[in-house]
Amino acid sequence: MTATPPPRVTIKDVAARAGVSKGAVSLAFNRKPGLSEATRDRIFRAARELGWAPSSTARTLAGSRVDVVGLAVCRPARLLGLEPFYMEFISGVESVLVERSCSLLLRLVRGQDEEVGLMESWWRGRQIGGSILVDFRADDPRPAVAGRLGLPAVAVGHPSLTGGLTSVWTDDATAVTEAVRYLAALGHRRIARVGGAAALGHTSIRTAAFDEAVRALEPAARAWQVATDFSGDAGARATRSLLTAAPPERPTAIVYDNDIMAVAGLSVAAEMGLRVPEDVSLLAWDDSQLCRLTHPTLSAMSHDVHGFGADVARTLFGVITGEGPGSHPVPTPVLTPRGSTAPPKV
Amino acid sequence: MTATPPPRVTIKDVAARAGVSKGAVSLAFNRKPGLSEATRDRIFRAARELGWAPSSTARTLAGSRVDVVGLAVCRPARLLGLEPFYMEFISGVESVLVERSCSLLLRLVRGQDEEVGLMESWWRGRQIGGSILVDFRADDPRPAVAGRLGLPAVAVGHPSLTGGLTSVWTDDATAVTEAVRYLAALGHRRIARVGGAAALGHTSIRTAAFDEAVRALEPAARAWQVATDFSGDAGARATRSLLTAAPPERPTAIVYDNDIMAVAGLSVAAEMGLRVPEDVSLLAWDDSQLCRLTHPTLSAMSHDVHGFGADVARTLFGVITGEGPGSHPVPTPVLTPRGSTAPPKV
DNA sequence: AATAGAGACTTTACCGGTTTAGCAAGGGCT
DNA sequence: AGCCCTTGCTAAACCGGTAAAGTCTCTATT
Repeated sequence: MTATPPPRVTIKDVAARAGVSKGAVSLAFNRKPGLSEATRDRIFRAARELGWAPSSTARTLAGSRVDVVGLAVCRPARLLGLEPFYMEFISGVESVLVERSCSLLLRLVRGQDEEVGLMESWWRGRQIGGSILVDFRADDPRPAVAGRLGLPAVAVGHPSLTGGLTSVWTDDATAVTEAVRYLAALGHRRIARVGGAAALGHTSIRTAAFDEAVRALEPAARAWQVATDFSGDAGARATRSLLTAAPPERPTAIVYDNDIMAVAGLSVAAEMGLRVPEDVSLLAWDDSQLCRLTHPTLSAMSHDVHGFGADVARTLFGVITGEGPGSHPVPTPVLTPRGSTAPPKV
Repeated sequence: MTATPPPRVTIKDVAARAGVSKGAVSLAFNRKPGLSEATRDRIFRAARELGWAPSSTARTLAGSRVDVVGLAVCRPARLLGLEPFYMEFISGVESVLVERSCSLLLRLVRGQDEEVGLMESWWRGRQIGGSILVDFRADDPRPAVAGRLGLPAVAVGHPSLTGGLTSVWTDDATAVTEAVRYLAALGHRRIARVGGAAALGHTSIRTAAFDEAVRALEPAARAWQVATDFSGDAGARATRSLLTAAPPERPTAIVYDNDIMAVAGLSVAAEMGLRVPEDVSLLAWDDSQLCRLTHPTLSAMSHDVHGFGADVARTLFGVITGEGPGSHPVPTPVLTPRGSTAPPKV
């Protein structure tokens, strides 16, 4: 991969122009002591005049900071494109990286092995200074790998899943419980949940919490749960199979693990001639803009995904600068009622 | 940004283990002539045993290739998250980068000035070996900047917009024309288009093509066009204003510039008590999975966004390796009829 | 037999920074 | 006056590679 070399101005040019040595320029730009005010000023002026900024490549090689953070996402491209979650999350991460003039190295991987290998080579090759780890599973290998390598990482997921890594997480259990209670308060007693990928840790957490929350209702209450792959198609299939039963055997409310599946569910209900929310209530999760674009609008468990990403990035900087492991909960999603939920009419 | 240093194995270790000099290892790993088969093998074996791979940072500094390509995207986070287009595009780009063990440096910027500055600093700092430029506007400054810097770049957009840069583009004009002809063939004579951001070059192209296509129909045909910001909200507003008029003054078909706005349009129609497709036909653009999740399903101008991204990446590699400027059209979107289009009943 | 040339490596000089050791000048203290 | 600290800065080594020039050994040529 070669190309026209860019016109280069290096630290040497700056040093020459300021009449000092390379070392002095380096000291100035790293705000280290040992330079007089006057010299420092002269150096900065020279740099400004030459339009120079230290090369992050050279800096990295010389063994100081690495101003790139890594993120590997492991979901099929087709789903990713559709999931409003990730782009918003990434944009949140970016928003704080930019402040620190850091960049995000993004890679879509096909499996955890690939991700682990990538982390290792990124870290050993000093390509990244730290990493964001998402989509935790039970017995996830990544905390061990990060530990072994000494790779600064923050895990996006409940502490019970992230094996001692610093974690940033939403309280899914509480959120699920709130969702169930809300539907119960509306009068629903037959509640279903169309969950995400079963292998994912947060899915298990939600599944357990959902079970428990429904069980805590009166004995007559009934629960269904289906696992999917987060795709709209899967959401549609799950909804179809839940709604085919005759009324007493049919849920009157369905909670979805993301927005896409809820949208799909809405369309399945229409296709089956069921009215939303009269015949069946639907509750989405994440609350992207999509929820306000359907008819009826979708009630949803709503959270600030952008802010979530920003928190994750800030936490990562903490880890990189040596903070010990910690657990950082972000605000629990809150219920945002819209047009797709109502008391059951059946 | 400091942290526990990774346990490092360098080219020197590999050289020692293989009993050769650093130079030999470098020759082997760059597939350059001057080594015997036997030595080459010994070197690779040693590297494998030590788990070594050349540090891309050091390589970059030493003045050879830079194995990172840059992409700056300039749209508000809120929209980006929702646009299935970008993530799918990125995943297509990635798919090609991975083969060449290249990485993608992604940055969300707020304006073109910021983007231009970013490109300049990325390139001068040798952070990237080339760049993908998207969202061209009329009189876009980026071709000039890329030219001045000698930055290898590929422009995603019609050659008329990309000022001599190598471009990869979809033939929007033909696609729009096909969309209009299809609707006309169904019997529509009052056709509207809810377009994207007016400042964007491809929006202008579609707008002009739409006008012309409708004018080419019989004189009685009528056209409406509205510009938006690509958001679902804007799409909903535009649709609402188009559909409030009484039948003779109301379009019987609406073409949207992306999927999100079409989904929003669908819900507006429902909210206004209009049936789709009986009272109004809706045609989406891009054809993400979303189009199959609504009820009725959305007819759409469909293209392979993932493949598009892959083409762009491949083209960029061409530019980086010195290919002269060129124009690379990708397949024109094709009409995929579904449930949201039909002959007008009014 | 002398010479040239090719093949297989090694040496060495960078790339653009950081960092440590060292040094000269000035000030305070005894 | 002599000694020890600071302060402010420079010189040189180093990070992990690449690339050009140099060395050595063989074989082919004249």
